[in-house]
Formats: sequence, structure tokens, C-alpha cells
Amino acid sequence: MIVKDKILNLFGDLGLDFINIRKSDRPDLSDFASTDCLRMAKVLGKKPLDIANEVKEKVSGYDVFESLSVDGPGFLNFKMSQNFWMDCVNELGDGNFIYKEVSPRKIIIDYGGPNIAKPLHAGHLRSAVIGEALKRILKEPGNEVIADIHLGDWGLQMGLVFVGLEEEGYNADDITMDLLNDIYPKYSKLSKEDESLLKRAQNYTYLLQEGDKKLKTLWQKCYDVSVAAIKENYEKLDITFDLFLGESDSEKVLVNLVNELKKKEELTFSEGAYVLEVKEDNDKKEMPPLLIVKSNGAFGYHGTDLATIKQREDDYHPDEIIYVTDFRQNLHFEQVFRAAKKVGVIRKEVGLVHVGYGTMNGTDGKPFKTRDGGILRLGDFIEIVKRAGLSKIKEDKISDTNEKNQLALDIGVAALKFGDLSNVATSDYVLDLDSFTSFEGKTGPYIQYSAVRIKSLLEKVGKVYSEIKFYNEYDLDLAKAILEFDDAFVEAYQKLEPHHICLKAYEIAQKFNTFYHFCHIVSETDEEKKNSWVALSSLTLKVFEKFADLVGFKIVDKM
RNA sequence: GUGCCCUUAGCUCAGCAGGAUAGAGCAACAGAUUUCUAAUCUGUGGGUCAGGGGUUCGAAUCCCUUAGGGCACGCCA
Repeated sequence: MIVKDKILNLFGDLGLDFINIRKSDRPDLSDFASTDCLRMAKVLGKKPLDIANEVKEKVSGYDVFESLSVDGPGFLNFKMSQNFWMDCVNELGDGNFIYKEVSPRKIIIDYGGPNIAKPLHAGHLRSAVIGEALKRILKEPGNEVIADIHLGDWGLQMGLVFVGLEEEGYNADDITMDLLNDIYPKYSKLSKEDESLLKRAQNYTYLLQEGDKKLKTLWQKCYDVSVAAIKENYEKLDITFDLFLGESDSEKVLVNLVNELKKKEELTFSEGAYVLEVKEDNDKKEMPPLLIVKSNGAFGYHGTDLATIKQREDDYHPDEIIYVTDFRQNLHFEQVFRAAKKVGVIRKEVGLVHVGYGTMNGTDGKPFKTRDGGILRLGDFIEIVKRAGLSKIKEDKISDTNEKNQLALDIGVAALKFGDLSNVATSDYVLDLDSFTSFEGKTGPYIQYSAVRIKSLLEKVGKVYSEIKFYNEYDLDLAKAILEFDDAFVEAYQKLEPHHICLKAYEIAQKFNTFYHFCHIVSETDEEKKNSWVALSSLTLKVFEKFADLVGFKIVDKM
């Protein structure tokens, strides 16, 4: 922003407010370009070329520009002077390169959302990784952000587990993650074939919600075992939450809410169930109602989600609530958001946002499965990437086993997160384990590796405080890319799209590696040049550290 | 049936509030290391942006349409 602001301020002072600039896609011609003369031609009733030439006339003479030209039908091309770039990059100083929010908001972000009836699998990764990155990105400019894991712990999945435990003769003490891993998928499948099993599961779910003591004991054990496993896995991934609430926590709120809605006659009795209509007059598409109370008396997730919004409003009074879930839940959230505003459980001005992400697919284009066709457990997935990291660490760099394991994990996590976040979240993406674990090219470890080179360099030459100047195209190109990081951040922040900063960080790393290749710093005899290069490298490292912090992986010391 | 999303290089993906010559990574090929970590760097080849129509001075980007693919539509979450 520093760069654009400087230029646009100048235009503003000259009365050229209509001029906007963007990064030129013709780097041979210019750093920035404007097409506004073309756009303004109709409004002003003049020829684009004439307007462009007038603008050129007004701006020429300012030494921030190295050259100004009017090209094609009326493009304005600006090439900035080295002094201009120097001023900009030196202004970044110690890390003054990130946007700050003028009016910070209080934001609740809901992600992760694991189900306590079964272990985490690779499919849970996206919500957690994207949610965690968004949390960090939203916090950066100064917002207050509250992260809630919102466990799936109060629905039919619990009833299915109870039936399974009963059928197979287990009681509370037998419950482990592995047992849940067996039972839940099995009885979930069986219930689709055998209606009596489903009925029992539905009944158990209802009884649990009614407060049945024996079931509550089983539930508690499932909860304890699952939450311990979830924390262990997420800790490895550097994913943390402020609140470990779940659907069950909004149960009281839900009961009261339903009674109140019944009293106010907001609910419609339909096919044995209570539903809430959210159709609006100008709807062009079908909009089904929310099923608040099922015909057997149990609550579904429409109800719990609605109650959770009420609870969040009462407890935190947020400006915004963001949900990070699979995009297939889009309609569901549209319904719930409408309902929340309709029945007034939250103020009208609160932003309710659903960030939907796509499916992680295998190379066959279908949802990711292991080689034998099974579900890949998250713990195993983490183990796979960690082993890939381990195999690349050279003996002479690190010998201590614990240190090595931690490093391997840090590298694997970087690959995992960067790989996920560098794709546009809303689209599906294909995970090819083989190329994924090679850590070559556009990957998280590439960023880490670039940072390690800088750290090693700084260790050799020591800390230097110097003004940055430019000596060739390589240091200049690197500086320009660094100056663009903030723009990428703002885009990621405003659009809730982490991939923008990933791509920019990668570009900076590429530019750094080219610079590093052609400019040999340690052996440089011109002290001023050497110090400038060290300072630039040091600034690059700071950008990498900020970036890694924003997406949630570590910049390591050695690789 | 109603609605949403997708189709860009051999593969995986960026680019989409319209702009000039559509970019990366991988793979392929040719190179670079007595020199700061080769998980690196330099270079080459590779694209009627699914097809068709429209709007516009100008379309991968906006609108319509066709084909192919994915997804969602009250008693799962």
C-alpha cells in the first residue's frame, strides 16, 4: 500500500483523482499502468490519447518517475525511479509492511468442527487449516477474533455409536478412538439398510438430549476420548481454539428458544415436525424451511446452529460470525442466517458469513482415499508428511533425534498447510501424495528453505543496519515483490482468501533465490553494497516470518 | 424438477469489480556447484482459455446458450 498510496497521493494533489493505477502486466514498459484515460473518454467527451497526453504533461517533471509514456490506444505507463523504490523499501523498516484496521471488529470464527463419534480424517484438514489461517489473518490488523471449534457432539451420530456399543457389548470404559473408528462407520452404514437400527439410534439421540443418565455417561466418555485425540492432532498442526464449545453447549438455549418460538407462533407444525419458514417474497428459487424439532422430538443441526448464534450474540455480542465448512453446506447456512435475522436472535447488522471450501480429492478426482480404499486418518496423514520430511534431512545438519523429528514435523506441516492454502479455498483440489511429499517447487518447504538460507547468511556476516540501495535488477526485483506483500495481504484479508499471500510469499522466495544466486554476498568487497544486500535479505526474512505466522507454520533454523 | 459451482499447457493450478504479448509448479529437454545450504538457479519446447453466440474501442474475465463434470435441495451433520 505504501507504494500505491504515494503515487495516488501525488495524482490527487495534481487534481487527477480519476487516475487509478495497477501493477503493469507489461514489465518491459512500466511498473504501473493506468487505463483510466480509455475509460474517461466517453465521460469527458475527449479522445483517450488526448486525455492521456494531458495527464502525462501534468505529471512529467516529478522525479519519482523514471519514465512516462502513452502507449497503444491510451494506456499510461509509469516506470518508477530507483530513488522512489529505495524510499519505499526503506520505509518498511523493521516490519512496517502490514495493513492496520481503522475500526477493528469483534469476530467469532467457527472452524474445525470435528465430530466426536469418530476420529479425525484427512477430510477434516481443510476446515482446520483454512480456519486457522483466517483467524490469524483477521487478527493481524487488530481485530478481536474468537475461535470456536464447535464440536459435532449432539446429533444422530451419538445415537448410532450408542447402538453400536450396545450391539457389540461394550460399555463406557471400553471406549477408545480405535473402537469409535470401528463402530461409527459400521453402524452408520448398517442403519441405512436396517430401519430398526436407525429408529433405535434416533431414539437414543432423543433420550440423550432429554438427559438420560446412562447415555450421558457414554457420551462423556466419547467426548473425553475424542477431544484428547483432537487436541493432540491439532497441536501438531499448530491449530488452536479459544473456545472448545460444541452443539451440546447450546442445548439449554435451544430448548428455551424453541419454547419461545412456539409461543410466538413462529414455528409451523408440518409432517409431525416443527419447522421454521425462511422463504422471502422476492425469492426466485426454492427455499426449504428449517427443521427445528424432528417428529420424534429430537433436535437437528438447524436448531443447534440457530441456538448457537443466539448464544454467541448473548455471550459475545460480535460484529461478525464466520463459518468455515464444506461448501456443500451453503444452503444450510443461508437458511440458518435468514432464520437468525428473522426471529431476531441476533442484530440485523451482524455479518454472518459462510466460507465454503471444496473437497480434497485423490488423483482419480474422487474424494481422497488411501491406496486400499480406506479413509486416511489425520494422524496417519501427519505421520506420512513427517516421514517425508525426515527422509530429506541430511545427517550433517542435525543429529539429535528429537530435534530431527520436530524439524521433520515442521517441514511436513508447512507442506500440508501451504499446499492447501495456495489453492483457492472454494474449489476442490487434488492431492497427489507422491509429488506432494517431494517438497519441490511451489511448496511450504521452499519458503522455509529460502528463510534458512537467509538465517545461515546472517549468521555468517552478523547483523547489519544499513540503508537498502539497488545495484542490479535482482535486488530491485526482490524489493518490488516485498513491497507487494501488503497488497496481497489486504486482498486475503478482505476477501477471506489466504491463497493471495501464499502466492506472493512464493514469488518473493523465488525472487530471493534468484538474487541469492547471482549476488554473492559474503564475498562482496564493496562494504556498502554488501551491507545493503544483507539488510535486504534480513527484510526478506522478516516477511517470511510474518507470512509463516499468518498461515500457521514455522520458519525453521536449519534444513 | 429448482438452484449453486467447475471446465485455462501432458498433469496440478493461478489469473476473472473487462485492457496491451494468458502465467506458475510438476513432468520433458539443455545447462549451472573448488564460491553464502542444489529442498536451489538459468534456459527451451508446450495453450483456438470446453464449443457457439452476444455486449464492448477491447472478453479467459460480463450476458445468453450447448456439451461435459461436481454438489445441494426438512427428519444425517
